[in-house]
Amino acid sequence: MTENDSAPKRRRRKKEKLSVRQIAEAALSLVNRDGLDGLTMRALADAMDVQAPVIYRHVADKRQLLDEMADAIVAAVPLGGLDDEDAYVNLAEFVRRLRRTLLRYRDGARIVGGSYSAKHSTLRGAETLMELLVKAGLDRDRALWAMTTLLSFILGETLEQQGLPDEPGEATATITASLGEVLASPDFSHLDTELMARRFFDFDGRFEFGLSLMLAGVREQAAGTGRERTDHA
Amino acid sequence: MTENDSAPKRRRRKKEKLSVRQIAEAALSLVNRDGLDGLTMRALADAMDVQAPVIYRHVADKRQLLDEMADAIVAAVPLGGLDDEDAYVNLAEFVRRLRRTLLRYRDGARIVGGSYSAKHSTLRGAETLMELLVKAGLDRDRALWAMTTLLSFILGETLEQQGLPDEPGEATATITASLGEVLASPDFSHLDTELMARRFFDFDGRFEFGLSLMLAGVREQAAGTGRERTDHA
DNA sequence: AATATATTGTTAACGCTGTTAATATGTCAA
DNA sequence: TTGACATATTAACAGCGTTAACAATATATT
Repeated sequence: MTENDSAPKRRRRKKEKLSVRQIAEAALSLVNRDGLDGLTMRALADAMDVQAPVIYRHVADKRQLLDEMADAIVAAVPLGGLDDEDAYVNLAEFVRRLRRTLLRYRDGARIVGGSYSAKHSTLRGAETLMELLVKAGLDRDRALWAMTTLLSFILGETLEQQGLPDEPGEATATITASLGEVLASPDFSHLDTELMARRFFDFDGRFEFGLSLMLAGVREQAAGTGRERTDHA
Repeated sequence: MTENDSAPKRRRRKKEKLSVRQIAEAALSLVNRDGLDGLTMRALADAMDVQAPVIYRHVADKRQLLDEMADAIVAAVPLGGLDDEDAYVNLAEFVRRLRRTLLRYRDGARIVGGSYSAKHSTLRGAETLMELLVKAGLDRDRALWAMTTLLSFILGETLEQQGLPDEPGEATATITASLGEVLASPDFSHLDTELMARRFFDFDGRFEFGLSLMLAGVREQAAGTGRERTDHA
């Protein structure tokens, strides 16, 4: 309301930039190059051929910039399709899309996770997930909690994956090595470096397995919905 | 090896401090008072009646300090008991202990989540969880992935809960209000402020529900273990 | 077309951060 | 007492988010 709303006609000929969304996208590009820790108001300004304080004309502070970035990421989740006859196929597909979108952006999980945006794109994603869960047989109360469960899982898994060093080989090597010293102790009979190296770093496998666990739970809840004890769960 | 190892006899009479663990615990106390963003090397030094550079004599940098803090938190998870005849009771109990411990420390999830410690306490917790999952009927390969699933879920849920403003009433009020504007649109038929206010902020309920979802999945996996398709899942 | 007005940009600076170098202080062994 | 060594202090660096004061430019009005 207070901003340029009535006349967004062609403005600055030379730069042709600005607007909150463009700043957020420039910031995401910068993060994709230098990582989230490399996202600095000065570096962002440089990347936009501008001086740092200009950014504060369009964004209150860095927190809000990160919120805009988070919403831009969530807005990139594809919503089309999802019309399989099996509701669980659509549900699993959408959950995978959420993960893949987070992974597509460097430090995407940190950006999205550290933001309580409540903006439109975020809620649209939540609405879609709710709809799919209701179609899978849950009432709205259960669907909401199943949604938060799925989102927490997606976020946690992606956080861990993206928190690793860039080269996956480097991660397995370095971490597994330091792991070996501790796991050699007889206190650890269920963990060893072979198991860790083979399964821990298989993030796709981890995700699919965890997803299957939760879908099994959803199926169970859907089977019990409408029968008894609707109050407790 | 390079440090005070041979002669930890009584040293400074007046201060009686130092050692990595004591620094980490002082840091945790400071975070409990001022939040993680208030944890500053200078503030920590002040709280220990010392100058900032002294800390660097025991800790390489802030990252390592945070790793030590994370390990101290995980070390606070109680391991005793867990001897119910029903393996799933023990499993659920331990998962709840993990969550409760994270919640007990301000910003505990951020501290633990942002650290790839691979230190002893962390791995001991992982070993315990693995053991409980194996007793619940999973083979080690599946137990590892079930473990990461549970940990991602715990971390994600706790992150979100601790990311809220301090006063829970304030959170529901402020967020629900800004939610209302967007959710009023007819695009959102499965979400509304009433549902959000009643269920979204019930973190205990969310957690128990999500836990039940995943335990259902574990039960299903346990039932199928040893029969067929041990390769795929 | 000329002038007033709001918007967008720049330069300089503030206080704070993690961290390091150079230096002083205290504590123990000979 | 003297030397050695671990520990503490002071001072400073570069970088961060952010703001104030001011210049340039585009838009709207007369």
